Amino acid sequence: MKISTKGRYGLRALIDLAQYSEIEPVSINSIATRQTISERYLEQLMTLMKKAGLIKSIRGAGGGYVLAKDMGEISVGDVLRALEGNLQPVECAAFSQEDSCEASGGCVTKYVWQRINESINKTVDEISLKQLVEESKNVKATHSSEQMKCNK
Amino acid sequence: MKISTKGRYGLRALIDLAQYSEIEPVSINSIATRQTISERYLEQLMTLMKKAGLIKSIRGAGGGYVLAKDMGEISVGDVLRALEGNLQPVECAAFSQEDSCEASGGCVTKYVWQRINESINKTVDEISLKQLVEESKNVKATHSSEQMKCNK
DNA sequence: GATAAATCCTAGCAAATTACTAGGAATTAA
DNA sequence: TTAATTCCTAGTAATTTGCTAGGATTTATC
Repeated sequence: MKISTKGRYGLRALIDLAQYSEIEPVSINSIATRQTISERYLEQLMTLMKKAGLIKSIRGAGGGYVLAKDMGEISVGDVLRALEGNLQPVECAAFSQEDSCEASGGCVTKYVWQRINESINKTVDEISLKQLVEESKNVKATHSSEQMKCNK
Repeated sequence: MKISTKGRYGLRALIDLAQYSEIEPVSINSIATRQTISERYLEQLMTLMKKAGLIKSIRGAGGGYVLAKDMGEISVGDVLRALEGNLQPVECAAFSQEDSCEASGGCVTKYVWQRINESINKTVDEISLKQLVEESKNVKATHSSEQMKCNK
């Protein structure tokens, strides 16, 4: 029941990107350096976020990444689902999969997994990237000496 | 971000135990047979739930397990935490660990992990074993032909 | 006291997953 | 043309998961 480095690194990278990409595209290298994440690994995470339509890439020299939409329109849920796959704790708890399980009508625990599923998704969808970026600015102002090396 | 077979099997086993242990102790073998779970593996799960104080064991012939407290007093959260360890999606998000992370004051994502943590725990603590057992009785009455082979 | 039914304890191990690393092709600004 | 960048695919060591295995211990029953 853990969020992997994909989700952890990826969310940090996206907050970083949101903060630095307003003037020009941000390269993987610069994010990786600031956030102390493996450049090659981060590359793969960026691909996932691009496929999910959260960021856009600009190829070639001077290229990099920018947000594909306003940071207020990107939720933490969008980011984590792009990186971690669905956030369902148990596969059978999906709402759309009608007949994923032969005992669907007789399965009591499914009710539990659905409740957990709903609460996780509701929580992460309530938090926008914009909120986190703003929070990050406040934090930087008051803790300027500290680095964001958390959640490696 | 998945609940493993420990949590899934274990919760099913405990619902089963709650239903059958009112008259006499229930053996691992009988639960394993009804729930189609490996007997040897279930043994280990029962140990975890015993250590957590959810069930009591009676050794020797005719022995088995019974609930250690009223099924209304056991929450799904108690069960899952016993089996899966804590349900924190990211280690640093614990409330008690003050200085688990050097950047604790400057870490923005920690806020996200804490919110997820709270919502998961709140959800699973709201559901009691008693509720699930009652639900299971209703389900059995209406879907008597179906088996509970879900969440293998 | 012997036997059988049960839990208890520890160790091992194959398969899957995670968290990367590696090599190089394609694109583009200067 | 060169350097900086993304894009694409593959490989791989370490860790975790999901068991299996062997046997010791306890206890009811005959």
